[in-house]
Amino acid sequence: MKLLPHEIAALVAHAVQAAQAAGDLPAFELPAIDIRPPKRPEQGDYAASVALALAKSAGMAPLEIANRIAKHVPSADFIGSVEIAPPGYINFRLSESWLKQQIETIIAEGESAFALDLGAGKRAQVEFVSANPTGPLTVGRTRGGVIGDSTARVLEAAGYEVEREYYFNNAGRQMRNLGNSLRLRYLQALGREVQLPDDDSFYQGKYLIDFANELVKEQGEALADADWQPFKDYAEKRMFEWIKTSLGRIQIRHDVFFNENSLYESGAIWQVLEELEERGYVYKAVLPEDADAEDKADNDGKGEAVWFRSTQFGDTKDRVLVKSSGEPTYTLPDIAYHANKIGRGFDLMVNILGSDHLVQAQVVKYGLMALGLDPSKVRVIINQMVLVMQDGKPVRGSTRRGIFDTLDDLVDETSPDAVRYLMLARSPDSQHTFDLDLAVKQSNDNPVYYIQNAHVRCAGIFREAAARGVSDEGADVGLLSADELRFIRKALELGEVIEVAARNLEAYRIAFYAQELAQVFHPIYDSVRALHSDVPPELQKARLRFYRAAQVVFKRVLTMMGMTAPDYM
RNA sequence: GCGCCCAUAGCUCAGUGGAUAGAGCAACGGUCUUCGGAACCGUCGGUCGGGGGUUCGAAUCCCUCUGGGCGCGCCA
Repeated sequence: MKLLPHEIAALVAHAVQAAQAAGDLPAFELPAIDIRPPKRPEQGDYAASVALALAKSAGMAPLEIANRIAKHVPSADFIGSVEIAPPGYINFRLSESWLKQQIETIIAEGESAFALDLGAGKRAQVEFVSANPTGPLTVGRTRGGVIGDSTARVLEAAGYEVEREYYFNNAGRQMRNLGNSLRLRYLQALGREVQLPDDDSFYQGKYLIDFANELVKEQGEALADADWQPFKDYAEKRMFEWIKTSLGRIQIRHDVFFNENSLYESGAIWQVLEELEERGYVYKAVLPEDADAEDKADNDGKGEAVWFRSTQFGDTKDRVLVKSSGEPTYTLPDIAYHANKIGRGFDLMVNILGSDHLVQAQVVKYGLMALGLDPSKVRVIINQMVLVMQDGKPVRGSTRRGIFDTLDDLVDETSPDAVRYLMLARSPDSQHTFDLDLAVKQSNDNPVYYIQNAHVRCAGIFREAAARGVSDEGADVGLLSADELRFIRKALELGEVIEVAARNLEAYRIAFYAQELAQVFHPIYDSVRALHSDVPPELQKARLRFYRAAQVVFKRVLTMMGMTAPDYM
């Protein structure tokens, strides 16, 4: 399918050159030509402001430049008219017959309508969620999950072959604490007297009590004398099942689960360390090289650690790769992990991270540079925190309490589609205040239903049409009027929206577009009746054809957001 | 103190240097209802946080101030 702004930009570029060749315009270098829909419909369907930008280099009034360019615009089947408007715009109107024909194009392309070749032949990987299996997914993680999966869907629409990956760590202190917490709950379930620690080392979540009861049922007292290990294994297994089920409820599924531990087992982290050392970016010391007097005073008697000289790449300070205990920090495997990803040959790698991981992402980038790898294919989307409000007060996103702050709670109280939409429909850069009371109370006024209702209405028409034995076959779309064309114009913007969303990794644009599209649709549905007895049979067919195309577009858009396209509501 | 992000209608938020800054919700008033009650139409609502600057043109780019968020571990 054509991307109209590109097509029109090509026409304008051609026109500028033709005008120069004809002596209507002086010689100058062709600037970037930006084509976009104007704000007001009376200004046409697409506008070029290039004449304004050229005023200086051409030494003429913008309106005159626009006039001379417009004169040379070649004809094209999709262009209806070209007009100029003060102070120097060139406005394009699409051909009505061409627009009507797009109805057939959309129907013919069906589920792949508006597919782009931006990423054709390219492989992309999106890594998201990546929560360690210590507890149920929180609302905060849900935002990253929705952004990640939606980004993956947008990239697929743009033509990429996309892999979804989940990076996790099932070793370390937190997992040991989890195992130990389950062990204590298990002993409790056996009726033993146990002391529960009240510090952060103990996971208080109710889910561990459930796991403990399951374990008693399965194993009886067999584990009564076991250490934390088998409990950690069991908790991890059940936690992952839970996480996958939760994600599945909102249509999220990962292709690859990558265990951080495999980087230890394969020796990859030590290879990375060696490589960094050979390249001179590593040193052993008690304190970083640039430590000031205060740091030195702070030194609390630790031994020598292995440092990464990240300051050479602009970091504010050097980072520890291996603690004085000999144990690597999180940074080293993280660098190794990204080196691994790059080694897998993706053309594009996207990381979805919370804002608290920003610095870590930068350090990883420096690490890749130090390894001589190109970090430009790794792109990071930082999403700001979700502040959960309940009863007008913030709810702490703590895994330990588990009161109405998990993905499951959110889905239970609203719906999978509402969660997908609400989490997507804002820029990742904006802090998201998620008012749970409002989300529950206002679920009926939610834009998600407004958008889905457009699809439902189309489906309803075809149910009724089938009941009456009316079909849209052999329709003459030429009979359609300005109302329907308004929708087709908006529908054709989808390609442009996907392009921008894919290029800039801004999946949320689909959500806003969907709302706009529904807003154009509903008034038309209100006035353009297909099956009313006043409507002549030929017009009836044409209108049915229109609604069929509308249904295709809404289904496409909803699917791209991981939402359902219901036939009933 | 330093780094990154944010500040636009009463609320939640869009806005890729271009024409008169938009939408939803809320509020108020209407219309529909033979495929529609999660619908449609209208009204109200703005010093784009403040101040400088760049530009033919700034909500958008730069500087600065104010106010919020997140980070600034030999945690992950």
